[in-house]
Amino acid sequence: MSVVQSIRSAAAAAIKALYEQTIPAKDIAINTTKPEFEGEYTVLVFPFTKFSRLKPEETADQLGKYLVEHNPDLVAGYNVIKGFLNLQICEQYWAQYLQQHFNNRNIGKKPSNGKKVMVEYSSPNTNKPLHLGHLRNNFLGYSIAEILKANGYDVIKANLVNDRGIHICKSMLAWQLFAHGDTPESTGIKGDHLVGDYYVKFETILKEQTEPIIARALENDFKDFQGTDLERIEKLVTLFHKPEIKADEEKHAKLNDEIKELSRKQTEIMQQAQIMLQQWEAGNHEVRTLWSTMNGWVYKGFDETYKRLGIDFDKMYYESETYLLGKDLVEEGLAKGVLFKKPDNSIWIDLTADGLDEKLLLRGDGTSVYMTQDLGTARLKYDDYQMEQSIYVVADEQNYHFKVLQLILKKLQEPCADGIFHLSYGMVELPHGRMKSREGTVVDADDLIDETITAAAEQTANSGKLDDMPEEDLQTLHKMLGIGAMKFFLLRVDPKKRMVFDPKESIELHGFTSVFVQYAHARIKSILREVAPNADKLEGYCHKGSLLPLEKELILLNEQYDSVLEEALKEMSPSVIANYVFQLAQQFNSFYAEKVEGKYTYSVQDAETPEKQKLRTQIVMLTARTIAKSMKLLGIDVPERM
RNA sequence: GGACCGGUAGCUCAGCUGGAUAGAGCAGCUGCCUUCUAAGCAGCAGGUCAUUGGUUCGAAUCCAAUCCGGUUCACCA
Repeated sequence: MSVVQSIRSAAAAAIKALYEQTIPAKDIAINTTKPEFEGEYTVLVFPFTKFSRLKPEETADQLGKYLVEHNPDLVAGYNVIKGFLNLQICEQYWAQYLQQHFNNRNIGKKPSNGKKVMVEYSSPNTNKPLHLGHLRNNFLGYSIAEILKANGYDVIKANLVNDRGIHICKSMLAWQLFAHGDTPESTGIKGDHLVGDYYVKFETILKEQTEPIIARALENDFKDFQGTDLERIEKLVTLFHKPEIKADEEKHAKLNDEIKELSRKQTEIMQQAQIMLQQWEAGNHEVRTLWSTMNGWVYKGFDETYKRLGIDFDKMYYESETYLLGKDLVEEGLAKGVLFKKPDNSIWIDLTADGLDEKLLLRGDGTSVYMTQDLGTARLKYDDYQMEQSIYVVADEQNYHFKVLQLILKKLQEPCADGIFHLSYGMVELPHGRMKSREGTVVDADDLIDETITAAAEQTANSGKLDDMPEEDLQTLHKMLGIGAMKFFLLRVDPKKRMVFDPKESIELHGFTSVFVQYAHARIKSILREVAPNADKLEGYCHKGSLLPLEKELILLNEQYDSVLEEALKEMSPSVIANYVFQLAQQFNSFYAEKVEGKYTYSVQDAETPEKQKLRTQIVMLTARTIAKSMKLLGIDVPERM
């Protein structure tokens, strides 16, 4: 039981004894005591005044007295300021906690709760290399999986690869037309980048071919359009030229987009891509072969990137294998009367009663849409693992989609429905706005990794502390620091929030960064190397004397690790861990550096007594463990030296 | 227009199950390396917590309205 829990239950018992009132222990509000007051934890007594019928000060005083008398192992003393009851926790309590945990390898780890959870994350398209946005997703997914594991869950990390569809055909077609048989081997270009280059090539050609079509359409020359597209473009252009529409900037821009989109459809290259997609669906041998070859290049590239990032998966799903799923569910839903058919044979669900819209699930021609396959895949995952919870790490632009997905599954009475959880995260923006591929502002993941590692290498060389380190170890260290910096930078912000990614700041290695935390860890290890020879019999040692302020503070912070771990799970937010571990490192650095008249207050090596040395050795060992554990939850390793 | 999310220091973010004088980092300014790692420490300065009203002993935190920004409401994925 944590200190806070102990205080809560002691306070609940006290209130029962004093005022004959039963309050659930968890409802008692406890804060850490502000540094300017004496004590470690503070009970807010305002809520109790209604049954004590006393002033807040008097209530606090009664409660404090009772707690000290009845909990001699926990509460050593108290002071009252207004309705705040500041408690001083027994120094023995901290010393015992320290003795029990300083060498605990599994600190904070909860025993298995037998519950299975799937975390789906990463889920890339195979037409382009990974970019900054994917990094936030990957780091989040990995970290959440670690946090779940530490809280006792059995976790399946899944990756649903979007390996088919029109966007893949675009890369394939452009490669066919322009690559002259180039391969990653022949060009030396990483597979995912090579394929991405042809996607870009496709878009360039598409733009060239689209422009004259738009220009003609705006001059009322519609020879590029046929059938229903012809009808639509005529309407759109007529509207587009109306003065009242021109005046409404937003509407005008929207119309402009629609005209552009419709024009893109008419280009030769887009139509070729569409044909290729049909051929792929029909199982055309040549197309399928090209598809597997190019996807193979991409996977090899992705694997390399995943490996550098230290990210892995237990289960791969491929959309090419799941995109036809979901039709059975739709048929069943139709039979149950949950879904309905429109005159054109398309199948829908009506969610208007739930404040949403009607949603299409099968087109009139019987082909499925995104939602259909997600329904089917949800069932497939559940059939595979029967997990209690299925977490989707997906950007917040799909909030509506997941709301609808869960609702439909509920209406279809699928057993997986209740466990669906959309871990929605905000977009990563650059200081000047969103990344836009058309403006070439997309930050490539591989480039970014290289840059941060290089920055770490430069910094290490500048410090000159590790000139004796073998080259191989240095490279491991640079990677640890560089990748850690990226992960920390992207995880330290609450996932729900949009965040600004400043490339300059991301390679910054001072302040609220992983490097700061890693440095604190390396310092501790350095201390431990020095004192190791005379650090015997630590296991049985429980400090008896009094504790200096920062000794106590550090133990206290370490003790909070458990509840921080629970909090991170509850909030589904690694940022809770990042903030905590930074605070812990900060606290350690103060402990490390405090100096009075040229002498370190908390020196371990030159401690004033052998007892103090043992105590401080235990404290720094515990701190190093907590730092390492916390960072591990973020997917970040910590060095012995740096 | 409907729905959802956000607005806290010059910048990036904590704090939000209501509680003490709203905190970090960066940037700016002062000090501190003969000492267990200065990738550090100590300090200064910086705030109408978007606005207005309400609930309360007490509001950055809860409620309502307004303003600003974002996302979404596709037979795209």
